[in-house]
Amino acid sequence: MLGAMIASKPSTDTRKAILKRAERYLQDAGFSSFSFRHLAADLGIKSASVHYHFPSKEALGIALLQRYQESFERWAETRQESLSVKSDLLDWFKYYQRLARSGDICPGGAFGAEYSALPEPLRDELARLEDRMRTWLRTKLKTGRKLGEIRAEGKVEDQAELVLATLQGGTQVARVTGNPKAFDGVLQQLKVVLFA
Amino acid sequence: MLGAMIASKPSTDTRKAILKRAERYLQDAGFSSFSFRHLAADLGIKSASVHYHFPSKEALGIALLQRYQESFERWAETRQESLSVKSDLLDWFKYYQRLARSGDICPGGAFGAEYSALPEPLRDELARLEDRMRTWLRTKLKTGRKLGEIRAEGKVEDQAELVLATLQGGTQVARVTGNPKAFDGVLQQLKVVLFA
DNA sequence: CCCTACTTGCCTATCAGTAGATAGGTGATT
DNA sequence: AATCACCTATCTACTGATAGGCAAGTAGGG
Repeated sequence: MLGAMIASKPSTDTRKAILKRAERYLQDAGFSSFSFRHLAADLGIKSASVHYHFPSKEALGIALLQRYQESFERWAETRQESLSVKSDLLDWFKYYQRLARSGDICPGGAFGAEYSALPEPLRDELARLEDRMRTWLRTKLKTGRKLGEIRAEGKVEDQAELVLATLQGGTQVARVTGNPKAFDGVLQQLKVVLFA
Repeated sequence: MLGAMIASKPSTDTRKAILKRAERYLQDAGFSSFSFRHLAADLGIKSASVHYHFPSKEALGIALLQRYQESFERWAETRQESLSVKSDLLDWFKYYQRLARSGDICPGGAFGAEYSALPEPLRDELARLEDRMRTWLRTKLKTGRKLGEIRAEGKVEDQAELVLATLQGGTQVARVTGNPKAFDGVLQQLKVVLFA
């Protein structure tokens, strides 16, 4: 009973490692760019073992998206009591900037590009993730407008949509240029049109 | 010699049909979503015949991108003598709007998401296409600023980057919502932040 | 303390399906 | 005769997925 909590983390290690590796593939070249065999080889196990943790690739994809959402949720909670919308947004932007700097694209863009080829449960999970971010963004922008931190131009809903589109598209456009700092220009202009 | 021009379009028909079909697949679910067999089946021919016109999938991808660029070039020429930057941009935006309306994404977004998995010649061709659009956009924005049609906020280069990112990301984000008019919001806000 | 029953996490081996690609043949056009 | 546009047939490589085995660990009864 005493040592129970300390010692108990035997199995989930591999599962987490699979997700971590899959995420890298996803953000690098898309969901169809990697196979169970790739993941297995990278982790020094067999593809059947990957199937043990994720019965299908669809299940893996859903787990990936849930992971993103949980991670977003955890981050959003730390920003619950924030007084500055601007700093919240800037902190969020940094996530995309880090992706772009390392030549990666965001999960929404990776899955979004293959959208029509995805099984429905995966599409639904993607829609859920994007909708979660959309809701968060709208709330922040609304508050920001009241505080005078955000430009009150156009509808808040449209403003949120522009931000989502810009961040997702920006990571993709930027890496084609070959310049690791290409995304910074997008971000710079986004700040210009967004902040009061 | 007389009937030569009338009758002469025996072969290239299939080639064009292949490209047309491939474009639809590409914009629907990405470059890796379709195979030579898919294209062949759709056109009522065999996959070996597709290989006759395009020796490799890489060659097909390059041909697709060149087709896009030629089409852009042809369109841009019609806008050469235009006096209104705003109307030029609006006309360009319509291309993306049509894509979004039919649930498609733009070629840049399709190839861009799989960028790391693409053979180098294909990457180069993609970079060329995007750079062509970037150049065109910068020129138009510069002129627009002088004419007072475009807001002179931030660097012109960053402004161009924002537009590229927004359009590309917008088509992807929009279709996940399931609402065919979701892209209109993005576009609406883009006009707000862009036009004076 | 030990035997049994069960679970966990991985393995080997294999499947049917599909990918891109090639060799070589056929019939029509020039 | 040569070229074009397509064909049949086939290759190797790889995909996601499954069946069945096996060692290590866990739980509970006697």
